[in-house]
Amino acid sequence: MSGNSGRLGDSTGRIGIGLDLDATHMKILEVLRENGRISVAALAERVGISRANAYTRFEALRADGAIKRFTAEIDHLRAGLGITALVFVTVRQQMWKQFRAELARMPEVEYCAITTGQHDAMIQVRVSDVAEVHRLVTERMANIPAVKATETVFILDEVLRRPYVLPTDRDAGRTSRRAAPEPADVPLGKMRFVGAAEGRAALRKDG
Amino acid sequence: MSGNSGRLGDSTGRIGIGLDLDATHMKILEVLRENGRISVAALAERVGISRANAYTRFEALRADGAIKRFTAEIDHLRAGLGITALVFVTVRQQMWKQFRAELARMPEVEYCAITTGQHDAMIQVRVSDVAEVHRLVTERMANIPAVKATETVFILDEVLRRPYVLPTDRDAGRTSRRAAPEPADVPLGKMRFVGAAEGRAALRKDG
DNA sequence: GTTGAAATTAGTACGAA
DNA sequence: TTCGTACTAATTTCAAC
Repeated sequence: MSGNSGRLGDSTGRIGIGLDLDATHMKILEVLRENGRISVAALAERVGISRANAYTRFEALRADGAIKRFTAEIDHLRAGLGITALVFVTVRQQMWKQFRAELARMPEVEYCAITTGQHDAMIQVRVSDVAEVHRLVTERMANIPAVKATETVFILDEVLRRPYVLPTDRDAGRTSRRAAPEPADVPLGKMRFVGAAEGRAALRKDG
Repeated sequence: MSGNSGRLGDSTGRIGIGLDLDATHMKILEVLRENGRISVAALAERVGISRANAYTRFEALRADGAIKRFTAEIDHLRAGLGITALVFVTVRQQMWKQFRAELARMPEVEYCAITTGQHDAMIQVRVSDVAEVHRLVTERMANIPAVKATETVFILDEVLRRPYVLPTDRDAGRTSRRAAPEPADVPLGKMRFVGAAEGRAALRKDG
């Protein structure tokens, strides 16, 4: 496995640790993901370092790629895209390259991830009405040879979206859970993990 | 259905069109989602309006909620969270409130959406290693009474993440697809839509 | 909705701790 | 490395058009 995440924008195969992030770096990231437009001066104050230091670290994080980009979160409903759907795609093996190329030409696609399990990829699309989902899936996706099958579900509500999870969050969130109950005192049967092999095998039955 | 999206941060039930966005507003959003830290002066220039106008519109978009927030996209791998997984959750009916409350206490959760289909919700989690996924699902999620069952898949690669889709993207992306082939000249059998009712019914069998 | 000038703030450079 | 200060450039605000 080439490792997931972290290689979205940059097509450089580089994975190695460019700079190791200390607690101050993390604090900076924490502030920046909440308010991407904060001035470096205000950032320095909130983190508790000097302005010059903040500039240095800010640039370092950017240059290293730890900060990939700054973006505005748009309200899709107000922007005219009130319908969100997930399309789970089964991709014909060795046609991944074509699949990715086609994805790039579909502006409705906001996110695409390769997954283990029954399907090969999950894509999230935003459109203005439900009919468009149908058109997108049956007309455009169906015409991609790389796409063997799809399964579509609609998103009824987005309960939460965090501006990007950081390892430091864990300590904060676990406070009220310190004296955790004995693990696995609950029937494990209801929890299911779906690995890649299992999914692929199940797939070949109706291939 | 209360309509999806657009109501993440704001708990005000307001849905109505605060201001209707014209082409200039859209251009502004287009620029800001690519570069959330651009100065308003530079933004004005790129959009082709005066600075004062840009300030006015910028503030209006912010106040209206069309821009929800500005954030930095972090490289999870560099931040120490190299593992991403999707957990599909079946929620016991009328325990949604509890489910949401528990989610809020799990910092590993980056995203949660209520979906139609076989499961009720999909959550995306980021952790540092695969063992943590196991712990999270079998120990912490299993202990939530609202959680009836889960199914977990791993994300092997994130192919694309757009900084937020806008309706204007459609026109740009469709250029090379203008002379589209006749619709639905492909076997429809391989495309499957999963509605809520179907999913819920299938669920009751093993409830 | 635009332009231009004043006030404020941001970004840079450099020496000292 | 980090900090503090001084300097320069840019941005934001506010005015009149």
